Amino acid sequence: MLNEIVQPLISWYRQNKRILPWRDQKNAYYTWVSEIMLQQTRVEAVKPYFLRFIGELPDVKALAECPEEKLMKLWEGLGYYNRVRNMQNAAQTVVSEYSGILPASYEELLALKGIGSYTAGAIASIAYDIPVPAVDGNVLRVFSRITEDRQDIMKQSVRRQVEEKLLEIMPKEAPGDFNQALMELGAVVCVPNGPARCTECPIAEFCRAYHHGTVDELPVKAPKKKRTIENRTVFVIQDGERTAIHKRPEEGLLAGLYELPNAEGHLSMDEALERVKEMALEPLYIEALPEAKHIFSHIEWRMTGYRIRVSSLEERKESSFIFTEKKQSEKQYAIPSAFRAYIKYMKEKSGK
DNA sequence: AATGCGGGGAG
DNA sequence: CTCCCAGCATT
Repeated sequence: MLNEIVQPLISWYRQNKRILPWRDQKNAYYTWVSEIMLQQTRVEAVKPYFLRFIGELPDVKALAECPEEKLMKLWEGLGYYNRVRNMQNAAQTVVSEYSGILPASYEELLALKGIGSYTAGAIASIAYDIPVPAVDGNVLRVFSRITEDRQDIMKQSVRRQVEEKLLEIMPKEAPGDFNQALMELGAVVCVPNGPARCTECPIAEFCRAYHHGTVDELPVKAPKKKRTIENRTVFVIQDGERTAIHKRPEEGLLAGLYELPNAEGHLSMDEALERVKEMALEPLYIEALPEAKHIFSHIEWRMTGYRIRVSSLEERKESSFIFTEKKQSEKQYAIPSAFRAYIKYMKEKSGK
């Protein structure tokens, strides 16, 4: 029976769990922040962000009151930026509706922005010892192998089935350890890339795929659709030691972050000069920059670039550009990794 | 049910 | 290169 995996998993987890910053003490806010950061993101990537984030924003109230630009700087490079906007929205709800304390209730957690069934289950079980499952990609993979289930794990219906099965066997005394054990097993033993380490698995004897030699055939996932390729031209527009940046729209890709000015397509040098003139700027000098590529989950940017020196103008109030120097930009403006190859042409202040 | 939304590590 | 990660919101 499935319930036979519970105690072996909890024992294994307590012996083998990794030391992680958010496991140091029981704090619902810390659990929340870590779980949002960990959505679609590896543990190793989250570690440095987590400590800096809770250092700057130590509690729900601080998060609720944090200015937008600072919030985005704290998330810069983590990706999926709506995660942190939603989390702040939820923090404001928690302050106004729950006196700043995250509710100890699966349903009330689920109702908060950015908290879905996985995250609600994780916070409820880990921070509040509520016996509800937390089914993420790791758990789906582990579960599909244990039960040798060949249904497509990407389907919502399958995830709901797994949640129901796990709810039946949730231990009352250590639901958080049990949920984390399933995820930890998926992360270090029943791994997604490369061969599963079944000889190290504490529940191999209960695993149908292991017994039948089908571990490497599971889980089954529908093929994903391929990325679309977009050509873009990035402008490094410089006025003395300052470079132009621009705030992106509040919705869509990289919403609300800052970028180097850029245009669709691969522009020739003459076309690039035309565009710069259309921006009400006066180009003095232009130089081609190397090509670069950035891959998003669903889009691939193939970029070319130009460095363009422009003359100083007195009146730029109509412009949507911000002319900034490198150090200042690094301190104040969140610019996503997609522009990394061209950000390096921004200038340091001379002198020092 | 399908799609948009980032970035990086591993094989 | 491909895969996929402690997913969620929107349509």
